[in-house]
Amino acid sequence: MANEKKIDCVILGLLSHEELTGYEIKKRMDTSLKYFWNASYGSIYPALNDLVNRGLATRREDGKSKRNKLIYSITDEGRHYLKKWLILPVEKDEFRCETLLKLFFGNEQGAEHAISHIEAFERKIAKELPYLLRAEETLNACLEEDTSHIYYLLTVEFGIKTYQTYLEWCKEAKEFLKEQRA
Amino acid sequence: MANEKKIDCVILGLLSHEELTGYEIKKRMDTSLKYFWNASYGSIYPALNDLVNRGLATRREDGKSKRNKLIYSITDEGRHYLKKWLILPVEKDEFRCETLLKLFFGNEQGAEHAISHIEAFERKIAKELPYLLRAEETLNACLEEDTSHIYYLLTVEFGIKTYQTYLEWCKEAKEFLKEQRA
DNA sequence: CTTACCATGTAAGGCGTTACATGATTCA
DNA sequence: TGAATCATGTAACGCCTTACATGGTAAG
Repeated sequence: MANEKKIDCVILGLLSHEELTGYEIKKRMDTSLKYFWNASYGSIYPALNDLVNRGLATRREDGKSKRNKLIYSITDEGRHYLKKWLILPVEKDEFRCETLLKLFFGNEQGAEHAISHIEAFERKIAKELPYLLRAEETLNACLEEDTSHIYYLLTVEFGIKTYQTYLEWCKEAKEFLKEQRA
Repeated sequence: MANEKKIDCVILGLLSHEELTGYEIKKRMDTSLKYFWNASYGSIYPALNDLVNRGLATRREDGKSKRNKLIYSITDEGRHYLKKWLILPVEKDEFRCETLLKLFFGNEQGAEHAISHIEAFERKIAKELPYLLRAEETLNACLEEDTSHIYYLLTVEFGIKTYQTYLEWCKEAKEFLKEQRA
């Protein structure tokens, strides 16, 4: 125990409230989970295979679809495994920011380059924030009917707040560097 | 080109303004860079060896010390390599938050467990924030003499702002979940 | 004298991405 | 009919951590 691989847990988590194909799982990662988690096909498909072998999920072919879709469902053991992992304390939260790394060594190349990196970061965040704001709206709207989305909403709120803070910092950092330069 | 390993760049960055031992490099990672980067001895020492082999750094024994210290310095080629990397656009900033992941699947175990995870996160952040605030003070104090620390200061400001935002979110998220529960 | 810290390193193995390989279906 | 998207998978490889192995020194 306690060796729960994260990829297994994410997949089981997603399967815990709906059946999904590997492709759909990847899509969830690239949208709902994007702001705090990610995974590639190269880790998803082998993990799915492994989950089935261990009896934590089952696989079946989709009869309705003309594509050769494989639909995965969580088993009771899978749900048990997930629940056990969920109450375990968090092991590690990671933040690896290359932008800050380059900024940290900014002396070597000077303010102009540092400002460029900050602006690129700013653009990236500014581009993603609207998606989070729209998700917030959608979730708030459907919350009365379905309270199961409150946890999703909380992660979205986290994303919005931190992204807004990032943008504030970008503004201030740029101003600071421009002052220094003058 | 463009295959610059991050570990090499961080080390060269640190060596770019002072000579350091592998041990000291690790210490820098665990203090100044901690909030946005990390590395273990298992990657630092082999990387140092590699940098020397490629002529990007030099190694010498410390005569003064009784310990068998190996002091590393950056070479001109090393500085050139670093500078080239610094102006390249940032490839990827990563945020992998297990806390948010567990929260996202909070439905499975309910509000109590979700609150526990938020509180653990809150404690961790609240414990680290004071170090950042002290670093901010120190840096502001020495900034008039030595302007080279402005970039360091900017990363500290980033840390402070985001950490404060995290704490705000924790408070709100907890309140929200407690309301829901009632 | 013993604990904490300084100091260097290796080996095994885990985890994950990238690139490749393949092909169906939908929509304009 | 061509592009975008749906859909599944593998192989190679890279990067990194963990655990192990070793020993010196400083301070109480």
